[in-house]
Amino acid sequence: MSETEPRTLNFLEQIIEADIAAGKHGGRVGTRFPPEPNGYLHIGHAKSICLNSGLAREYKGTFFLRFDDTNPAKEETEYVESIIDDVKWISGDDLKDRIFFASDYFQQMYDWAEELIRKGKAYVCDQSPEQMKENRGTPSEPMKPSAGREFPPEKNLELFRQMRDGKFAEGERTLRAKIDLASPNFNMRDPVMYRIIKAEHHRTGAKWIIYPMYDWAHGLEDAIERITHSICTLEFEHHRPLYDWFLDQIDEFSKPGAYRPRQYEFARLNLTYTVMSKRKLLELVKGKFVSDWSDPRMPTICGLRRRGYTPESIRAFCKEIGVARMNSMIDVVKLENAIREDLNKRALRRMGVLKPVKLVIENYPEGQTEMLDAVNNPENEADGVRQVPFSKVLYIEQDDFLENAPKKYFRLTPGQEVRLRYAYYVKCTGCVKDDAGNVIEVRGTYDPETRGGSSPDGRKVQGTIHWVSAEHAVNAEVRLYDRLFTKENPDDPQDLKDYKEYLNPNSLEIVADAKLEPSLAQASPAEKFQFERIGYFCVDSVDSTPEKPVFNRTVSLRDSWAKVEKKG
RNA sequence: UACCUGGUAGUGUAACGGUAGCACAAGGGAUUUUGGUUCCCUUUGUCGGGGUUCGAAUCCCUGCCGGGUAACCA
Repeated sequence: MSETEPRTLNFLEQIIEADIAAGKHGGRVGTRFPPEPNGYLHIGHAKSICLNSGLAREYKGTFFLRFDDTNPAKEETEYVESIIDDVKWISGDDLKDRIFFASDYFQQMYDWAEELIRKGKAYVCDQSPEQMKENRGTPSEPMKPSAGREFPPEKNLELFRQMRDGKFAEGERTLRAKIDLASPNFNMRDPVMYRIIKAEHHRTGAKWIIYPMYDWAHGLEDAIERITHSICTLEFEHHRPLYDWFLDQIDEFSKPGAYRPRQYEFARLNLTYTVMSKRKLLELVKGKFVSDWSDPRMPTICGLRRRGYTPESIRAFCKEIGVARMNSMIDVVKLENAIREDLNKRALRRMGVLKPVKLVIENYPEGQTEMLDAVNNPENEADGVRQVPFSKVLYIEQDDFLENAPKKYFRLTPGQEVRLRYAYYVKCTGCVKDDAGNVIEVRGTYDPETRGGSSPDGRKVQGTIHWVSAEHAVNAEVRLYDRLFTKENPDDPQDLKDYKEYLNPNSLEIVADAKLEPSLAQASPAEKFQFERIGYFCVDSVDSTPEKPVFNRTVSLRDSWAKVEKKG
């Protein structure tokens, strides 16, 4: 898009530009991505990462990664490491000096909690979780207050310090905000600010046994980090009044002209044929439906990376789908389109056959080998040319020969001439079958005048097929991935129990005896290839060797044979 | 049920009182040493009903439909 074209702004860009114009925060923009380290990141998180880091980049602001590690019972260092890798990879940001932890602010948050208690805005409650639930009330009935609500601040302060010092058991006491017992927004009915958790925290160890709740912590974290636009998903909409209320109670953030972050919500990403809930993804791993979190069929960021997605394609996808407050379901083909478009420009083309059958060139000299030039990438001349060996016995795709072909079948069938890409024109003379009637060898003759793939007399062929010299071929394992689910919306809450029914049993097909061009033996994990007419592949670094490389399929091209069938 | 929120082609997303546009999908055609790519063309839309206005996707009222929330999770 050129600078002169009218640029359409999404609603967040409009808000930010209005804030900059009004001189809020001195025109500065600060965003953050605040995951809890309790699982692996998936494509849904990628939307948030792209949004937050993209806005910071667009308005020359700052982007932070902040771990919202306020619940030690659920969090682990393993997740911290994977999240840092994934955020760096997706955002293309080195995150240097911009990784923070909510746990680093525990003392500051504690001090502010005492401030609220002293002001009579918070109190220690002695109700059990069950009692609290019972007393919560209904939309028409207010909450029943607990005794601590009327205690003097000094007494609550003492009780709170006892909570901190371990005088109570888990669940015995909480610190609650004194707000509104009858609010129609249940989040405002005296929400819990601190609870007792006697678990080892992955960063602070046993230092704390009281931990702040999300609502109390999040706005403070944003304020400490001078976040200007705190962007979260729609389900936090009802928490916004609380977010503001807490900041209102603290002198530092409520005095006139004080610094204030604001919360804005956007609709989370839903993708067709994709499960996005962490819980269900965990079930897929635990139930061995996939190998692990980075299985290429998983919608996790590490899974997409292993599948062959590029960060550029994911960023392009996120930009394409836009951002709004309307719940939506995005067709997964949109994501596939993004990687196809990216790879089409950069993937190196290579020849390979997945299901090989021999093609013998009857009139080609026995024992002769010649090297032929092949273009690496027709989309980019700078990628140059490589040489591929040609000989009398080749492998071609089984599907590229059909004894009784329908109309519009452009490949090998007796009497028909096709082009072997970058090599010669070959006319099919027949085939050899085994006792069961299976084709075990295709036979043909070549025209020596057509070296390189064009004929001096200008005659045309309709089909161009790929091939590999049998003697020189690399044996490879190729893993073809299909959708994990057959149901359009497996994440639908109704299907919670039985979503396993919708698993696609053919989601992984391993082709063990694929034959590839010799140059692919040295392929590295960072490289992406397109096997002519089959699809885009990347090297799977796990147990891949030069003798037998392992390739993962990224996206398939259109199924050409289905097209012929449909038309014929 | 209560409260909050949203409704623009098949799917997403613009238009912010003034010509309903874009992408993907679908269909057709041209080019092609990948049945890929590229290029061109076409089909399809403002949830319903009222009102305000010269003029409404946009503002108001009302109905309908969708989503969220009612954790000592985030």
